[in-house]
Amino acid sequence: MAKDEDRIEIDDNTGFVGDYLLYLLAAASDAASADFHAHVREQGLRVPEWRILACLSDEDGQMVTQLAQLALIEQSHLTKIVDQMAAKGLVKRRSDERDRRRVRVFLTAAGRALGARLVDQARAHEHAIIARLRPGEAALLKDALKHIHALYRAGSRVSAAPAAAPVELEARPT
Amino acid sequence: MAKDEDRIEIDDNTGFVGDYLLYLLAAASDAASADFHAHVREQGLRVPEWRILACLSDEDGQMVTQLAQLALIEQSHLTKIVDQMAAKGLVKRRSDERDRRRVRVFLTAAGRALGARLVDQARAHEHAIIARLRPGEAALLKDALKHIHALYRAGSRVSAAPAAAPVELEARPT
DNA sequence: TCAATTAATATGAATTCGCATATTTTTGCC
DNA sequence: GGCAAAAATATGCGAATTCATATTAATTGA
Repeated sequence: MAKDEDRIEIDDNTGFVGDYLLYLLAAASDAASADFHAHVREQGLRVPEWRILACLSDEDGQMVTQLAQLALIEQSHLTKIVDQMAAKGLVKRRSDERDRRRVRVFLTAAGRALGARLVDQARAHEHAIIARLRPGEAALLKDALKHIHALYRAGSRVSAAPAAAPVELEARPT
Repeated sequence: MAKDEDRIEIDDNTGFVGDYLLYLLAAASDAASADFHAHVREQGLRVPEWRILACLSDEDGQMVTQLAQLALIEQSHLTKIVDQMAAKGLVKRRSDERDRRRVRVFLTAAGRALGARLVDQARAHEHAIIARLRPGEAALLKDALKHIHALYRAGSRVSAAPAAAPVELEARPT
């Protein structure tokens, strides 16, 4: 039987984090993704690899920097993952003809097949999620998320505290 | 001047990821959080440390497992971060009187002060974000995020593909 | 056209992170 | 009461991730 101090605040609305937008975004993202990410790992892929497959399925032959930004992966990390995926035979590199600094990443046949399969499964999974929401809720949510994403893509600081003056560390001494 | 192949798809609506809920959640979360996370790091804290401070500011003396779940950090990792924060003098451990398996984490005076300051700044930053959204959009968004979070907190699989049959890896060989 | 600057990617070292599991304490059941 | 099972935390280690920087290529402008 649960002791007093065991009871978990089911929805502690009194706190800060429980209504903090950035927390809600991170928490919802984590929670909603957990299932599918587990599925991805069961297929022998890591989450970043799945993201790369998905992004390349949308548009093959992206350059490394592009792909990293789209797949939410830091550039040097992406480079290493592409190494591994190339070793697994899922992608291959080809340097851009016109600008030989650039390296474009292409799906192999196996990568394309695996990507297509996972994208299908992701679609199905998404349907299942949306089915648990209220009618129209998903559309509203997606719109708002796209809006936020668009606002903060490039940069355009929001200034939590003047970016120049990093918020004096010890506020007024008495 | 930009060459043809340079133009970046401003909003590639034709693709899968650009309208995939789990992607939008992760991308919006990343994008919206980038600024404040940078601010946190300028203060000499890592993001998980900030999350811990925020969670403890809401409710001090949480047990490790509780705190890990709330702060979106894996348990063994949280343990290590608490070690470091204790070394920095931001938190201290105290084992629970009634159940000595449990370890409760408390803010020190310094930790409480730093946490309070950052929470204030986070509130200001959140206001700045919300100000850039449409009226009422933030409320709708938060509701939807809380809804999703609530649906997927404990588990309750959504089945993307039969969890038991992990989707045969090489489909029919001709 | 050449040097300086900028852009794109890769590399190496240091750190963070997560899984599996050990350890300690409590609970449930006979 | 005592023993198996469960719960809470910590630990070790390997892999993932990041940061700073090296490398190579293109661009600029004098």
